[in-house]
Amino acid sequence: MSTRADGNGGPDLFQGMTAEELREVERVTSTRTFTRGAILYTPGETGEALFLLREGAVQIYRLSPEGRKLVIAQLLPYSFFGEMSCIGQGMYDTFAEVTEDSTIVTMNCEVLNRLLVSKPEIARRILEAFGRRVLEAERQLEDTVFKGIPARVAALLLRESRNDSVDGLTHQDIAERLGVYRETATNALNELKAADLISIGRKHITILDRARLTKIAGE
Amino acid sequence: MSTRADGNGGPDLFQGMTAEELREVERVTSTRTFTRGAILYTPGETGEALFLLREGAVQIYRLSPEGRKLVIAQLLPYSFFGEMSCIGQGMYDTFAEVTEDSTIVTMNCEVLNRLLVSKPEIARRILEAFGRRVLEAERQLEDTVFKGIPARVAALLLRESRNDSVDGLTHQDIAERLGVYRETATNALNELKAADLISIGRKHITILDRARLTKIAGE
DNA sequence: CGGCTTCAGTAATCGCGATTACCGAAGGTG
DNA sequence: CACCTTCGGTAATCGCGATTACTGAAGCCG
Repeated sequence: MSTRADGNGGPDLFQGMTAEELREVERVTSTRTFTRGAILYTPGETGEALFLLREGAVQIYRLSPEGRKLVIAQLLPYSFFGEMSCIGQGMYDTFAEVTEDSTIVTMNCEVLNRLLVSKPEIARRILEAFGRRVLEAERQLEDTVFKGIPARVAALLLRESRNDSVDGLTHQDIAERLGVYRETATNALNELKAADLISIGRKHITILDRARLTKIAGE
Repeated sequence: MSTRADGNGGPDLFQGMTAEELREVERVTSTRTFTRGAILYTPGETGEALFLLREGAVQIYRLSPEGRKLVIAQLLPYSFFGEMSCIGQGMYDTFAEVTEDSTIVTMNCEVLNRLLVSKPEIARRILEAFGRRVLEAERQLEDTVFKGIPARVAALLLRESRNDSVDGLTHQDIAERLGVYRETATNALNELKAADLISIGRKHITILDRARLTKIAGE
């Protein structure tokens, strides 16, 4: 198992463990690959496991009765998820879908609980990840309640941008991140374009004026 | 409400510890009382501590630029909060306000981190509480995005009801829980009343038809 | 190259909830 | 009791974003 870290996914859960310990971990976990489109848990079936994303991409989302999608989290490698069902909470209406072919390590609750006790450092890292998740959910909630669509789109673009450019996101993707209609997202994007804050290409957006965009995102 | 917790607050963080251990904990924490209206942390000043609510009530909320309030969490005795700043995350725009005279135990980050390592059971309980908080925030987010106000009011009433009655909540309180205008909350309540689902008295609401109210809350 | 599918642009309607502006009732306090 | 503050009721306007309905452009695949 490799070790590495990045801002978004957080540090590798097992970073810093000895080779001996890693072997032990490997004995009690299983590593599987999933192809784009696979669904890891759906409402009702509590996936009784912790998933650790090694490679690929996974989306956590919920669906409205009418089928509108709201993406709660877009996971990058080295994130883990599905923890709640191990820790007493069900996942309710939450889906986890593989959006890019992925390699995922799974472990069952018993193993996880044992790890939590024997390796406090792992508990600590999970706690950190949860902290990020709480903050992220609450920020999203606040944005939804207080801000209009253009501001939310602007904030999303800023968060997703690397080097002032946002790649691979369709308008539909953006809409799902915010839980709105695709048309609504397109409108907001065009509004930002009209103000010369961004330029739009197919599946590609460039941020032209980060400062003003940030201001708009603020409220 | 001094002894214990209902589903909301979770078990006492220190439950099950020996007298010896409790004495140790007491040495490194401080217990203070706060009066209604006190603010425990505000944007900017990262409260570098874990708070444990012993008695009273605390509200976690955010404010919009225009001053509209959105209550993220309403804490009951034996909840703890403020954890993120100890675990790497700032609290950003979040306020914690004492809404009833309270007794609160505080501990600093260093102490908490030591506890997390030496007492895995405590880490586990914090993790559980975080799980609840994530779920709660995500549920609130989903409701906000997918449901109309009457459904959200109905859901709130069901969650807050004890024995089919909801006490001590003003329309303003309800509005703040949802992040909407007081007038909007009043309207929704009157709509529910008109459908004979609830009856309304000053600071008191009675659920008349739990089944149908649940149905409404569903979407 | 022709057809299909995914993406994006646009427009029109409609309803909900924000926002403003009051009034009236209930309790509390001196 | 008189005053005042908190609570709750109502109504009118307005704008945003949902929802429906198409059109057109860009890649993809055979």
